[in-house]
Amino acid sequence: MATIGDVAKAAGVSRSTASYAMSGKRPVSRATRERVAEVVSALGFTPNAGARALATSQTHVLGLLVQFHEDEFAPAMLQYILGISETARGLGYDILMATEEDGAGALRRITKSNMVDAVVLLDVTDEDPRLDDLRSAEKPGALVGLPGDCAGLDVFDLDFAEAGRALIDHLCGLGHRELILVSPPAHVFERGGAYAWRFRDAAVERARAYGARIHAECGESRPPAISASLNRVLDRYPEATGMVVHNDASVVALRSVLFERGVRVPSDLSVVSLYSSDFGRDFSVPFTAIESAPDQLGRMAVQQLVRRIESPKLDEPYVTRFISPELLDRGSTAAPRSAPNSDR
Amino acid sequence: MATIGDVAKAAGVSRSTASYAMSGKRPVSRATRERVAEVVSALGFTPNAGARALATSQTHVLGLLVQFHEDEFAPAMLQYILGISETARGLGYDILMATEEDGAGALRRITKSNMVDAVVLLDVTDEDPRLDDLRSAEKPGALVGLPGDCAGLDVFDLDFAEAGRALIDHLCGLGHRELILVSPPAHVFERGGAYAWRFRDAAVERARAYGARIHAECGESRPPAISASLNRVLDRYPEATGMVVHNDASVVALRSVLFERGVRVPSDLSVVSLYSSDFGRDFSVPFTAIESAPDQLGRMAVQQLVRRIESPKLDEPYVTRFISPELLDRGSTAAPRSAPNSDR
DNA sequence: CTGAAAGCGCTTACAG
DNA sequence: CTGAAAGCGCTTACAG
Repeated sequence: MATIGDVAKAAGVSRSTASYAMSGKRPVSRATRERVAEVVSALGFTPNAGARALATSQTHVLGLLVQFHEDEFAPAMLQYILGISETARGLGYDILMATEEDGAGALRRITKSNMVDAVVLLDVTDEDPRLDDLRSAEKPGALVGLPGDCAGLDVFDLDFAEAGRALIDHLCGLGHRELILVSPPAHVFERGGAYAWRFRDAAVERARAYGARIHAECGESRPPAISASLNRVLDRYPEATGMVVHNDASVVALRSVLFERGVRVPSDLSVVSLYSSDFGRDFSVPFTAIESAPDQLGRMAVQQLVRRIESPKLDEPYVTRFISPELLDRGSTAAPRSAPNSDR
Repeated sequence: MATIGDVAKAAGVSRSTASYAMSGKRPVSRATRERVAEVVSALGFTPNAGARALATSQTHVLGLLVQFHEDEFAPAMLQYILGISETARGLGYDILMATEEDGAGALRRITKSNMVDAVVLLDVTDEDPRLDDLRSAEKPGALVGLPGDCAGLDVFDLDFAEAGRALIDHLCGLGHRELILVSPPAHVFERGGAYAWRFRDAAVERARAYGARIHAECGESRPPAISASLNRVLDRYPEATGMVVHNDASVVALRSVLFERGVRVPSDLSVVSLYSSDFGRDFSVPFTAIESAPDQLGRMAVQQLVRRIESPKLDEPYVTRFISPELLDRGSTAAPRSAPNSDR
């Protein structure tokens, strides 16, 4: 591989001039600038990343910490990863992705060795064990997902509480008063997946405000338990006219469950959910739903990180930003057949 | 951040001794070794990756080139990515992941700047434009997917031809003689997705050897075209008793299509496919299928790469390795109701 | 068993 | 407008 020394020699200038000609950080005469450029492309020169990082303390790499919890629905994760990767590249950054179990260890490794300039954490939980390490790392960090304590970090998430309310508003606005809510699996609550209870608690409260009954249950993450749990809850509350599904695995399985039961949507049952439209497209999930906007969240996180990296030490305050939920009507809801409360 | 100079000073030794004490590449007295170790953990010393890479020409990072073709079914890709990432970590390597459109450009960038020690390419096509750059990069490269020309590269793929034959054997062995084959979408063939025709051609040939009729069609990648195309082919060949689906998007959509048509599996129709068991689990796809083994392919690619990186210049010949297809019987096939050929 | 020193390939004050 | 030189933080022959 050609080094900057080779470039300098071939162009008949010093290494510093070669460097400045390429970076533009110092005026260089047009003639030498062009000569250097020619030599660079003739030699196919590309600066050595390690050497540059050593000299500048900047790697132009972002760390991406992905965590695959047991029993989690992995496919939806890809949307976040892609959004982050593409945004990063657009801003001149590469992505170092760590998927290992020990997220805190991975964080320390890539951060302390200076492999990355900053790091984004996916799938953050309420008391995420990675956050202490993130705070003591002297690299900016952004989270996708809301932890219990946001101090010292930039946090981005969907407004799940508002999402829950919006879906209840939608169903109750149509006249539904007997609802089923399928939440994420119990282990998501257990490990502190705050989005699960933020959504549920807000939905339940809002439903009560309408005087509606809402039956909240946890979904499952693996077949055949997924379908079994959906069948169970449908058996238990036959009078329900509306269903809110806050769980990817369940929403994918729901269609066949409803087919098998002969339940028509929306005439027999109105269904609403929360997922990304890419996800809905890939799996032909046809329900009216809040857009979970994974690409947008990833983009915001990366943009904030890059600003922190590149802005010269301005102590911008840390932000916690919630995306407002947007409802995409796919026609899976209608007014209930019978008047509310009529068969109680 | 502490440097090795800090460690050396605190331990009262030279920097070289500190280095050797940590690497073990030279005998160091027990006493100083322990003192260094203490200081290291007290200071939380981690070597600077850029400096180390500069000194050793090794980054302990593997490049991962992911490509998301338009209209491709992205979720299945995650399995490959995870297999690769986890295997790499187990061997002491991190993953630099590039997802941009211009795969050849990404390859050049990470390779020429020495950001990675080697690179694995996913979703390789017959005349993959990245391969020229890979060959002229002085880094080892491994492919997942079979290109037209494997020279100078290590290649890993499922034996799709054998997979096609195995599925035909399975159906024809049960007595089916009227078959439908749903291949990947036409644009996969167009851009040189060799797995598509390797599978199809072998399946068609094998079916003919049984004297069976096989109707090969391309699937679609987006709703509602996916379901529409499945319905179309089922309409066109009502006498078919067996179906081979070689397309993730179609296989996910197939269940509801069959439900809606009132077609029972396997009593009305035997269905076989090809996908990973993780995929089948996540999307409750219940068909007898060849395991596509993404994790295994990723693992093989990484292992080979690491051997090439770490083996001192032994000119091991390049390999092209095919995984033998394994059929997982999920009970979605049975003998056809009517004797073969009876209604022709 | 240990140290002083060179070198990896850049960038960037310092000088002119 | 340009060059010579120091320095980033490691590793590893070279010497002892």
